[in-house]
Amino acid sequence: MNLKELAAYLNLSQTTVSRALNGFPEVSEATRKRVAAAAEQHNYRPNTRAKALATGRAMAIGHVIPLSSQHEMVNPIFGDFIAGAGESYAAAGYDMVLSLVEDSKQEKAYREMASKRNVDGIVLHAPRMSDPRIGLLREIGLPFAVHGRASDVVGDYCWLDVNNKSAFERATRFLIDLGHRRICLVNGLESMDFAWRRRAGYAYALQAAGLPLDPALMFAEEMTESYGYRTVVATQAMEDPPTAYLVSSIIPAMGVRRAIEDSGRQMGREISVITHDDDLSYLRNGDEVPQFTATVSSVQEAGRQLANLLLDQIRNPGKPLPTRLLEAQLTVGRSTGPAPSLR
Amino acid sequence: MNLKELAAYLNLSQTTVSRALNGFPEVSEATRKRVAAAAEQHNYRPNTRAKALATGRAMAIGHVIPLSSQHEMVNPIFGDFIAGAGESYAAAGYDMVLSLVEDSKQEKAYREMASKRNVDGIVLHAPRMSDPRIGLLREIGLPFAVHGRASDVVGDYCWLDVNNKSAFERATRFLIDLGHRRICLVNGLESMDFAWRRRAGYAYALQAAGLPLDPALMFAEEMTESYGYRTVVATQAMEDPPTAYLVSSIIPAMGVRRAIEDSGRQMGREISVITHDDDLSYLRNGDEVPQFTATVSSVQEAGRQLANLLLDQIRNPGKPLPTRLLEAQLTVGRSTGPAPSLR
DNA sequence: CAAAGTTTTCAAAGCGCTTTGGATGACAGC
DNA sequence: GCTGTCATCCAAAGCGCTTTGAAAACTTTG
Repeated sequence: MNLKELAAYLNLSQTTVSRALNGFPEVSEATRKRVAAAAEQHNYRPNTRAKALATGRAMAIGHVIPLSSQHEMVNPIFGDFIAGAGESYAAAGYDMVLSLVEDSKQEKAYREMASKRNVDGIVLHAPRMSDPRIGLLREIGLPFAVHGRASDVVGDYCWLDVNNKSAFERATRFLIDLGHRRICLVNGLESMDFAWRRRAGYAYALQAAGLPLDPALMFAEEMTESYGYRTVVATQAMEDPPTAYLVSSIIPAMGVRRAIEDSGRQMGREISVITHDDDLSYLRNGDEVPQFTATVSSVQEAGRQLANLLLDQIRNPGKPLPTRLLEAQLTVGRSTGPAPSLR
Repeated sequence: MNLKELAAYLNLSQTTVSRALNGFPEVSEATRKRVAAAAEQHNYRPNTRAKALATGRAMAIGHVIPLSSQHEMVNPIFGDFIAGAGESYAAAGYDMVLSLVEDSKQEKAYREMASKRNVDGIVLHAPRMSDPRIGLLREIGLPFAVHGRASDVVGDYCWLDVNNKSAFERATRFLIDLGHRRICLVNGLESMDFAWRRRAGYAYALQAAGLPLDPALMFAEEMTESYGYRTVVATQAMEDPPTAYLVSSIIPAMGVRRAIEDSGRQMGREISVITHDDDLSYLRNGDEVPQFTATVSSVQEAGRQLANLLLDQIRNPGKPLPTRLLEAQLTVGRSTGPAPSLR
């Protein structure tokens, strides 16, 4: 059933039917009711493609997901982010279109999205420190929003980020306050902007406390479980091993815990651990008392909010570009305790 | 730049330009080259919406992701499945559109996708045993493919599934062969078809070995880490505790391992564990020697293949509906060993 | 009751593409 | 020179919707 048929069935013009359904004022309440009823009855829904063509709005947002070809790793936070964003889109009547693209083909993917005109805006994932994609998107002229920031990019753009520096600074200070002096950073890849900021926070807290920055205690890799495991095994073999670990995600944190327990020690006693916790729905940090002391920030909530920032921007093209900085919550769980020397 | 402008620039008709770009024979090689060059130079890409409207093909596949409102859990395998499917779509020039929908609004979501005509086909996720959505999609008439099967649904449909029954039967027999007699099943929600089949395989192997089915050893819940933990704690408190666990996913398996090690025992010695392993890219089962003995089947590969089944079906509408059954690989890791009584 | 104003409805153009059904010209055969 | 055949190209219709500008129907007013 299309508009023409529906109009014929109702003995009305397409104009009137269209207006009735889209809530225009110049149609009487009586016919609006009649039209709505018929549309409902025949399960009529306007053809998106035709509507998009006529209005110029695709009513869809594009997400380009980088598929790092090197390690073919799908970002685990991605599912939750999408879930949050999807909720906002659904509420606004927007669709979400996904493109999974190899790193090398990304520029092409963005340009194509723009010139194919099948999305009204784009969400940029996993920004690097000086991410060329931001300049590219600005040049293309399609509204976009970044999940995170790119430190080395000048000029305005719409972003939403967790205050990674402050979160890791507070977490590090928390460990220092507990008497830890050798704190190992188990970071994500530091080409990623968020990882770089976390390291900055960690370094700042150490320096503020007059503690040295030991490069041998700073790691940066793809955040897998086994990365956490390997890092603990390696560092505990040092002559002056760390007494605490600051970890970038709950997934490597699980590996950290496994390594600690494999070595017969107990997390929160001999060795302390703080992790960042994205509050992933399928990897909750414990049931009641959190398993890990953690800097918590829901990535699902981030998705929800970033989507709304982008939608706002699309609806009000003139407005200044919105940004939002979320503070992570430092919640205390079972994985931290005083440094062993102080016991 | 649109087709009209490009045609004007080339002093050609839209027809000719369109045909040149789409590889029709009735255009001379010389002009085809000229058109291609100009299109390249001006970075011309046909407007998807207009093209879709004209051809009747949206060049997009829809995925409806159920957001179980009760536990607001995003299925962790989803990211990897999407990554695989996305690869196939990209190769075929298709987009992927995602709708995250509350359970209760699913029927509406499917009907809308169909009548809005913005996708050419739909992938159905997480089928239940007698899933009404299959009948619904058949009625709607849009091509669809199911990731998994629905045991109680009669009639043909396109699906791709892991042989869950056989996988869990073999895993159970493997444990029995090692001397285990009390084997605990840590299953997913058994309203899900895959979970039900796994239980069937487990039950079949036990009965074939003349062992009793103890309902106190059979659990079925949402597959979180803490579910695995809780289940081990609870069952090890029994007077005749299980010596082996058969787990439905690597996520609860991590909880199982944590509980075992928390109790001071060692996985693979006092207690054996086999898990199903979806080969998630961010939760690999160990580096070289697998951590867990596991029934392995890559969900990313499943995504890739299922997408291709659906695309085939769309391209050849008459053909019988394709199906595919993947066998899981039983790989031996460090989590299994002879039952303690036999040591 | 006619003129003016208001509400309600409509015909038709246009969004950017594909595709049908010619038109045009070049060339060969008679 | 005339017709027939190819190889090229084109004008125009149509996909299903929105939206403009105008007409019809109905109310109000002097």
